[in-house]
Amino acid sequence: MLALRTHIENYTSTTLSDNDFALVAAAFTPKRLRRRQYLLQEGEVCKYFAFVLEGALRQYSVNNKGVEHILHFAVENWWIGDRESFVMLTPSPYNIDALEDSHLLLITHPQLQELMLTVPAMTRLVRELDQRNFIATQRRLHASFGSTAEERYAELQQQHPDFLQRFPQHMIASYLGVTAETLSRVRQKATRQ
Amino acid sequence: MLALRTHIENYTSTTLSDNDFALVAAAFTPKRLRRRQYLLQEGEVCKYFAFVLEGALRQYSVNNKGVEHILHFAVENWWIGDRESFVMLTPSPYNIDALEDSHLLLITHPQLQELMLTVPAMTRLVRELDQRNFIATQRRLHASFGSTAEERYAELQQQHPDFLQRFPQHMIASYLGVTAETLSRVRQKATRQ
DNA sequence: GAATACCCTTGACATAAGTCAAGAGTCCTG
DNA sequence: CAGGACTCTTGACTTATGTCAAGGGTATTC
Repeated sequence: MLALRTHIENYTSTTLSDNDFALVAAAFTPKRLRRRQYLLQEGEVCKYFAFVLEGALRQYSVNNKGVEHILHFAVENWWIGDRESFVMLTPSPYNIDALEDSHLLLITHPQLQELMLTVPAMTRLVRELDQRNFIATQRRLHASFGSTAEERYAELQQQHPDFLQRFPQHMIASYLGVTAETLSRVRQKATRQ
Repeated sequence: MLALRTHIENYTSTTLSDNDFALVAAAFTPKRLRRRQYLLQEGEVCKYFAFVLEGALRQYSVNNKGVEHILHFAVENWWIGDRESFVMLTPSPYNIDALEDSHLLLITHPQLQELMLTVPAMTRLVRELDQRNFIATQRRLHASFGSTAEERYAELQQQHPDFLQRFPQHMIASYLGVTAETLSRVRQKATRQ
């Protein structure tokens, strides 16, 4: 729980009063997920947004040929959930599941709304996160244009070397938008040189 | 100018007081751009965010082979600017230029900050836009995964049929992340059927 | 209204990446 | 500890898309 407090303080450059933090703490519900357990399944409305205290999750979709595409990974001290479904209450096209046994803090949309009214730092946090998410997603979109599998892999090595250690290669491949075979060949070529 | 008022009211479900709107109006500077004129050039900091009253613009980058990739189009009643550069004051990797003679309303970052303090609806507007942008960008990222040029073209026909009328095909191709030749063949195949 | 730039199409060929299939190593789990 | 499920690699082949080049049409501009 302390991790959440630190996270909010860092991302909003605020020091939370104990009272404010008590309100925050009361709004979240702890939840444990075993490896492979779902937080959200395709077709459901995303009822909870989750702050990851421990573990790792992925957000992915399955196309009409049964191929999985991973859109996001989330690890300690980051958030996961389908923003669109969470806000609009529409069925989500995504699945979210745990890649490792994980420890989360959940919050519902009404609870978050309420909390944003009572704790101004939460409003700033949400705006800050939206902004960062937008920027990060735009960068990835930009990168997906005309860059080869090789370039995207090199980029990921720079940005998230930890992912390469932590997740199996076929998931990294899926995150980069290539097949496991292609990634395997890219890596072989990269290390040979 | 009225278009901006309507835009804010629609996107925040608010009715602006005349006084609030006077504050908004005072913060923006009108600007006309001729076709092909730049609003932002690669390497500059994005000093202004722009609301488009009339005309059309594009945001694009040029890769190391001199190939242009269009990230966004903006037309009447929408916004354009490089959010990351605008907020972080970092040099932008993007160009923004006018595809038609255009009429804009410009605002600087300090002016926007100020306005968000004095007119609460503006805060809500910015959050709403960030959220929509994030959702839209995430959708495009999702779509860019493993879908063919054909599928992406069909998707665009659904979402923005107006773009197809308004912009030359080689720009549509660039927006979809394919070459003009490929788009030409996709279209030929689509109409033959 | 001639000259020029821009735009779209089409063909021939090259190439990055996908698909299918097989095999070997490693980690779970009963 | 044996069997099965993952995981990664490698090879042969296919396919979508890019590249290069040429030609014709249509706007723009002087």
